[in-house]
Amino acid sequence: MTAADLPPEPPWWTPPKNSGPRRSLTRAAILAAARPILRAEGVDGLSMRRLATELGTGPASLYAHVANKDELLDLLFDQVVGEIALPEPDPARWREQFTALWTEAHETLMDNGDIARVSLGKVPLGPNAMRAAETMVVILTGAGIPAQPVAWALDAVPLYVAASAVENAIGVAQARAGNPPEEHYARVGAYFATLSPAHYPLMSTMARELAEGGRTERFAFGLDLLVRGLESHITPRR
Amino acid sequence: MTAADLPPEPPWWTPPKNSGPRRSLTRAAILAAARPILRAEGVDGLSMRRLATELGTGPASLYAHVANKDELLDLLFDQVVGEIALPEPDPARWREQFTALWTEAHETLMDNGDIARVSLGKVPLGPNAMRAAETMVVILTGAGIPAQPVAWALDAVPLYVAASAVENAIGVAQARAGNPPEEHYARVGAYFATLSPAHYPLMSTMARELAEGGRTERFAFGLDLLVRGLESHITPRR
DNA sequence: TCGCTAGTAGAACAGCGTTCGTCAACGAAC
DNA sequence: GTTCGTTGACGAACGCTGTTCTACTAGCGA
Repeated sequence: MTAADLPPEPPWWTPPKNSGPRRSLTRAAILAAARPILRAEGVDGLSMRRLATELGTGPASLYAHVANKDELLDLLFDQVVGEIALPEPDPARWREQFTALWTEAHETLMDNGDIARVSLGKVPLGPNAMRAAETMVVILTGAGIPAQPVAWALDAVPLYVAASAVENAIGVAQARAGNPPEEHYARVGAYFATLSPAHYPLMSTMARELAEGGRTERFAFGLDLLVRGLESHITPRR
Repeated sequence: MTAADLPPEPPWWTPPKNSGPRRSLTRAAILAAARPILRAEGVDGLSMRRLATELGTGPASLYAHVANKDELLDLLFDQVVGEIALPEPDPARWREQFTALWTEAHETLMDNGDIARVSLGKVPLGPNAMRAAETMVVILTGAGIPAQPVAWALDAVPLYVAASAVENAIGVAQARAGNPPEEHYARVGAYFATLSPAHYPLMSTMARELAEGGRTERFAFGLDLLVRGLESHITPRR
């Protein structure tokens, strides 16, 4: 895939001046090369230079295929979103389907570094994001939720999911960088336990509850809050 | 406050070698100088060089008072959080107080660029953030919500508020950069209206609802979802 | 009065996103 | 079959970033 994979030439040949055969650098190849870097190093670790090096070329070459890094991240985000499995909406199981959809979205995003943070800066309008949005709208509408709450939930829910994915991705990155992995919450809880009850009378009694649960449970709790809130918007179909 | 405010010296004087009188650069002065830059340019616009220039010195001088930019942002975040007015908890009005607290938090954060994004990367443990957390815990506990949901809500709610503040701050920054201000949602809505009903049968019928409401209403809706969810966790006091 | 410490700051390092200008290769046209 | 124009590739450079090294100096305690 990269230039290094081309068949080697006899070492006595004069190397083809300055450029080899016209390499066919494509947008798809750029995205494919970007994905592992994104997973391993996150958005900040994915630099144009690093990516170009991986492709055996210079950073300037990328700009023939991608307007800038922002656009590259947009493309990557939509590609990742495209890997979220979407259910066939079944009104009877809206709660389960809704929860499963966003739980998988959360996992897929977290699996790709902190890519979710590009969606905090702009409404994602890529084709895959749109497909996911339509699915969510169908599920909630089928559940009997009026159009306006559904429309606004299209803002609030992905916002929460993306924010949680970003937060957790940063935690995962720090874990990979040597810091303890899931003990993070435990340490924070221990810190809370040392709090002077004079300053924090109630919170200092809650050290156990504050340390309870990992990323998955905490995300599930927040998502469940939103589901319960949405449930309360259900009105009888007319 | 800055070096530029010192009384001018006669131009024929040899400037005091290389360093003027020992300026008393303090952490407080650094934070004070950082705030306007943060408001105007956001976290990315607040560079160590820019800040040092504002203080009439070089970037290296800042590192005697602040470990690095991350710590500086932590300090700024907690300072901003300290400006959120905290209510005297009154169990009878928990819903109103909870909503008011986080609405004001949202506004205060948005008023200071995208500072909220530092809280997406780490649990804020500054003194002011802790005070705010304790207040929220008291309010929710007083409402009759068990300790575990309260503890986890301490994760979910600030996460949503911060994410919304970041998203809106980016929008505000783009608005300041020439792009239309609140018409953003309208444009997105118009785009949605052009969607082929073949691809998005339901969403294409919701252009009006999708365009309805500004940042404030949308945030309020999401916060209300969380409140309704929390409400459903209330159990009778024993 | 001396010597030490702690704050100041210029210069530099390695990295970033992006742009400029050159150059070679291909498809089309004559 | 040869030439021309277009287009992708890409080395070099620009201006920026956070941070560190190092020299220096001013003030304070002894």
